[in-house]
Amino acid sequence: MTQLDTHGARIIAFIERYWQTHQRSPSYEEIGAAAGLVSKDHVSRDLKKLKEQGYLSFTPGVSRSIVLLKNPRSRPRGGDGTIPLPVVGVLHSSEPEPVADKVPPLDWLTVTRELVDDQDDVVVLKVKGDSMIDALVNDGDLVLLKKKHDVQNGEMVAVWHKPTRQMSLKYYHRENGHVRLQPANPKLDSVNVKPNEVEIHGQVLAIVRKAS
Amino acid sequence: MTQLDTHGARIIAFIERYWQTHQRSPSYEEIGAAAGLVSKDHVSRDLKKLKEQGYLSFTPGVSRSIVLLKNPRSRPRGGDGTIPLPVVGVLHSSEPEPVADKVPPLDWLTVTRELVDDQDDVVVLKVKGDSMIDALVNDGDLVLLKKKHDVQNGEMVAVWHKPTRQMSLKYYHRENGHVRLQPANPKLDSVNVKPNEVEIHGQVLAIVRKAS
DNA sequence: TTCTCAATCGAACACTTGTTCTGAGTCATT
DNA sequence: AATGACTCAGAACAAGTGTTCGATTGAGAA
Repeated sequence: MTQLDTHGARIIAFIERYWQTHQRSPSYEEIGAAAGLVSKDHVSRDLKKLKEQGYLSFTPGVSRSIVLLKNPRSRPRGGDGTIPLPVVGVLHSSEPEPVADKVPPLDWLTVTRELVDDQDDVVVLKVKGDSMIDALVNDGDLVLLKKKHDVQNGEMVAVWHKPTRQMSLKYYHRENGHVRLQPANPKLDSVNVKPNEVEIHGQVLAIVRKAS
Repeated sequence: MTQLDTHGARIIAFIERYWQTHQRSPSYEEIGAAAGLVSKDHVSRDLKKLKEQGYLSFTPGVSRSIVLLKNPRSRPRGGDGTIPLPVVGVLHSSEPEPVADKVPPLDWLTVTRELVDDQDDVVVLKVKGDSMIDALVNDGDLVLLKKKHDVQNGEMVAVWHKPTRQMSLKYYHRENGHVRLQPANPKLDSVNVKPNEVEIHGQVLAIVRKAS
């Protein structure tokens, strides 16, 4: 049993997963990162072998042209692909760390591409309690969050305010010298805080409330 | 009829065809050649518009990442367990008739079966204005509504209160002799009304807020 | 041990591909 | 006719991406 078999299996599994999420082929670099191959040359050689063995096909010189052949679960189709997102935890106003990615997901929420654009690091958090109502979010609501720490002005983010030890969802505006946090409820006022008093935990992409 | 419409239709048709043949997105150059656009800049601009209009999605900076979302010519097919719902109008607190089903839909929202069970008479309404904040719903939110006039206790419904001429989203409780309408915001109080003062317009199945 | 071959890495390279800028043309309005 | 908004072409640019090559490592055979 050569080492390639392990690699090949990992590569195919990753391509399948990547297809399901992004509806496109990964690049050689992405494959390498996922399968533990440092060099793109290594990826290239392994892909050639897998192509000869009939597991996949690709067009030389064309980027992101890998298509799985033998694997029945891949869905290389143009339209209606859905994106499974992991429900990784609970969002509570007094919880500092909403994004726990080491634990296995509690659940999965599948959404269409219309709701969440194709991106990595998107997770779902379930809101606990009614303490985040000024974000127009209530107990049981699902927040689709892109994990990142740098945000653009005007984006809605999950922020942890260190002095008050409060997590909240606010529109983020960096203004000269301070950060303005604006509630989703337009009838409430913004608050200004010092930049080093807040930790950005992610960008809010969407909010879903399932009634009943 | 602007020129873009023609271009947009040609571009979408080509991408669809290209996907069927190659199982991948075409490049900007290939799109231009097929749709009669000489410049890649032209293709780029048209694609941005089509993305804003919701016909397709792509990831900036990533080659061949275009994915078609809906077909402009027809009702989306809704394969893979997805359900296309028509966006039929606007929900405003002072509008008596939220559900206008005679007009052609403004748009389509495709959701997964996790969010809304497959059923008839489910439509989408877009919230206009911030007058429905006590339902934790704000301008731009999408309300998935099942059109019906009889509801069970505890369901969230769209109700029209005739005396005040106000539409709102409330939990419905039929109690001895009167109807109790409970806001989604638990910090607000219920109101009691006479049964003949309210018109049930439908049951709220879900609420979706797309950020940014 | 020494040789050989395959696996692997790291880097350089060249092609592919998306983005941006300038200016020309078109059309409607003033 | 002058203006402005818009579409479009052409080219330059920058980033993404596949390909290739030399060097290193490690395992197994001689």
